[in-house]
Amino acid sequence: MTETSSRQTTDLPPAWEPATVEAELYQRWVDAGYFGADPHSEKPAFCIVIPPPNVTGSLHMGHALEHSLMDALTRRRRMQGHETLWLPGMDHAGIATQNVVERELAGEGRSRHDLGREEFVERVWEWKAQSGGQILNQMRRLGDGVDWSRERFTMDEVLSRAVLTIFKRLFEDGLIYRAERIINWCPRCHTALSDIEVEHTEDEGELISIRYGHGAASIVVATTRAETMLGDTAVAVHPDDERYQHLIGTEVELPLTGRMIPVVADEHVDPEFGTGAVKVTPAHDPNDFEIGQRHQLPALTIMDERAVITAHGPFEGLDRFEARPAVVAALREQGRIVAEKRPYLHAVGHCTRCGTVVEPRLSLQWFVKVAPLAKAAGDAVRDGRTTIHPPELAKRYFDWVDNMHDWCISRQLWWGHRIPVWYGPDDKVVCVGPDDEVPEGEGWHQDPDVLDTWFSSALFPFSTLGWPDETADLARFYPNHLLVTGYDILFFWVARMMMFGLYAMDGAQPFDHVYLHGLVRDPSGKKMSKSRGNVIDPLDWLDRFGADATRFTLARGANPGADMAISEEWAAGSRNFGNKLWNATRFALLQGATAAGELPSREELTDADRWILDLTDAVVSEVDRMFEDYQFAKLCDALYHFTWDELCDWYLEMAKVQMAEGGERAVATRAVLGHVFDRVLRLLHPLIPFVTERLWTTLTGGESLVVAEWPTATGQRADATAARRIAGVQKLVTEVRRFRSDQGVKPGQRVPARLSGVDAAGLTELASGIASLARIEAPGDGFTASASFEVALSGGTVHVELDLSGTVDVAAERKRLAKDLAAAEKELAGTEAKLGNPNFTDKAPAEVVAKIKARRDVAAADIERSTARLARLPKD
RNA sequence: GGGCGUAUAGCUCAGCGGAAGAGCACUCGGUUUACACCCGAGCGGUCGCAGGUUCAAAUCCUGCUGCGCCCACCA
Repeated sequence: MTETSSRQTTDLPPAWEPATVEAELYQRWVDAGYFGADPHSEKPAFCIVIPPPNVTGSLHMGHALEHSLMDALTRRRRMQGHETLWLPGMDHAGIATQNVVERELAGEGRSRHDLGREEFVERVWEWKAQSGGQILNQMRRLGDGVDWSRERFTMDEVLSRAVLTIFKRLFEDGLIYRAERIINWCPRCHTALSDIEVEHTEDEGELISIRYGHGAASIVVATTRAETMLGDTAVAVHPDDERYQHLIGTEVELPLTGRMIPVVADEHVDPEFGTGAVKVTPAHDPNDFEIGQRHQLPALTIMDERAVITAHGPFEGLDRFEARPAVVAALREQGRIVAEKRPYLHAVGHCTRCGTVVEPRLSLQWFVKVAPLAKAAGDAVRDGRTTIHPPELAKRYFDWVDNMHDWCISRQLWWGHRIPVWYGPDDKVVCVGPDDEVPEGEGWHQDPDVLDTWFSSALFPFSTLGWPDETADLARFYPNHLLVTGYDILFFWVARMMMFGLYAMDGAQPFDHVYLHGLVRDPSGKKMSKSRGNVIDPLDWLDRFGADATRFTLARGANPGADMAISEEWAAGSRNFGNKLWNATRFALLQGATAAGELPSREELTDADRWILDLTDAVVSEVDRMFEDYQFAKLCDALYHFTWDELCDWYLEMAKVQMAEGGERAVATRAVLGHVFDRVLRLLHPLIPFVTERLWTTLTGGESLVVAEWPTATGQRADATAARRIAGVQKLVTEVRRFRSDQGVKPGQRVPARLSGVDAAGLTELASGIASLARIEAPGDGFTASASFEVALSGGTVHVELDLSGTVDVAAERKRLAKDLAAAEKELAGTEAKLGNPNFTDKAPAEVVAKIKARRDVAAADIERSTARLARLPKD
């Protein structure tokens, strides 16, 4: 052992202790400036903008997954020599954050109105400072290689300028308008919601049928929201419905109110459903609103913003859910209830933020006219400017952008970008851009509403780069190369970034690729939620298993677009893997491995050396390819399998034998070990940056893996003979171990053995390795073979004789042979049946037929061997 | 009501036309000086059900059943 290696390895404790090292390594990377992007460099650019986490709390496992993948992709590109920018940021998350702070206030027995708008907003900023700090800290813990100098927040001054700029541009292009419409209203949040902020669930209700009017001039309608009848201004029937021809154009009496309302004919009514007659409440139902428009019906608002009845009469002041049974009771008293159907399951909309049942409400709101924007957003994916991975999810995207309704963007909240429109005397309306003068004077006031939070996040791919200014960053890093996000916000965010990006950047797409990951679920595949109590906190894993283990676990579960179930066992497994890598590299260092020198020529290497080098090469290209396809789960498995099974369980054991030979052999082995570990550490670095960094800098003396070169395959032709021989060694060793295990030979006990036919298999030079791995030793003078068997290899058959000192377990051996025999007989029967079928031999490709023939021959030989061995066994 | 996806070992999932795989769990055996966060050996599946296409089907097609997700203004 050289002096250098012993000095190096004393640095490494016998187990990987993430907690003590991660923070220090991360700080070193930041200090070295590795994560900073230079827009003026000559390198090819790679830019990925973070899906900004909401400042509502701390990061959850979904974020940890997203960040692990983004960091892995970015680190690989950086190692490949790209100018990488991973831009961090956070989202003000309007309604969500306002709700959090309002809840906090409620705990103090206060509401936002007690504070007033200015003070409340101030309070939210305080919350943001605290929550944002937590998030940034978690990102450091995870090892996110983000450019901290470019950190952004959706309500930063620069990003707010972008909001004003695009609002004004859309306004002037007629793509933003204000209109009185039926919108989704949350009576708890007291704000309008866009369509996608409403979640429909199948709820239990009651469908009641009510008779309007009297006698021949009566008609029966059905409803699940009885209280809305107070605002009815018509009954509608289908124009061709013969049952109601006599009523069209007449009026019927609306119960409880005494108002006379017309019966109108409208195509929208389905004569097949219910009675074929519909009550029309233009102010409280979107369909009815449209019917009202077509027939110039008045819209009667009967509820306030809390969904409390305002219609004069006995129900005034009742909440909608109190009014409903009250109205039904009153109708029943008057004999107006014709039928009741309960339970009646129907889809009910809920506020995605608080779960309250949404109330359709007629109000004056701002909208984005999406048709032209959505068309462009669809086309960009259709013509391949932007690629969605996995492609199956593109269909969902098209379904949505092709059928999108106008987007209600005004929110009756205080936290967010205030709508930049001023109203003045004589109905004057002025949209104020970032550089415009704010109108002043008597009678001017700004719109009190703020914008939907997704309005500003839709600008993130370019507002973060300085738009609307023509910055160097914008020129260099737009379009972003990749967006990594969950499929659950495909509509909320991705589609809207596409719309606004294409619009603001003159048709240039916001990103070339979109990778959609799945949701992180609990061990049994259920969604994690606070109410279920099955939430796993990433911080807990970071503390107990380390960042590498957390990241590897998440990446290993990430199949494109598919959800994953995670559990502590997985995290522990990943931690074990890190520790395995740690000790394997430590072992290589103990052997004096170094990655500094050149590899010896192929002629000077053993079959084992050539085999592991070829395998390393194969893994390099395999992993590289899978990175290109975002096949994280598969590339993690490939690396796990290579490192643990091939490198540690086989090559390292063979290397021990080679090291024991000393001399040139040991020198060559050190070089091979150094080379292979150098490669595997580089490959693993994007996934598990900390442990690899620590090991690699020790192994190579290099500055940092963060800026080390990404490995590429040598293109050297794989040595098929070496591969075949090592496969032979593996089979032979495994067979001997299996035999020993069956025979109950203690694992540590060396057994005298004689191998014959070895030369035929070309295994002579590997004999000492085989002896070591199979724990056999050269036959001594008193050798008496008490057990023997054959192992069929591709180069021949090896006959193995073992001296078990007369302790052969005949029963165990007979059992094994019987099992082998049964398997071989089944195989023989199957293959012969196949080969006996002329259709198969005629139509199947020659190589397939040859393979089946080979299998049949092997099976036949196995049967022969097993039968002979069985016959040789003593009778008991 | 539309659309999409999925059903493979006890669990979580790969495989998607030519010999059923991985990790974890489980059983047995281990003081094998890199690692017990380990090593070795093993157990475990008529690939949801029923048809069809094919020389050949877990893999393609049809139907059914279960589960999941997305979209939706049938009162």
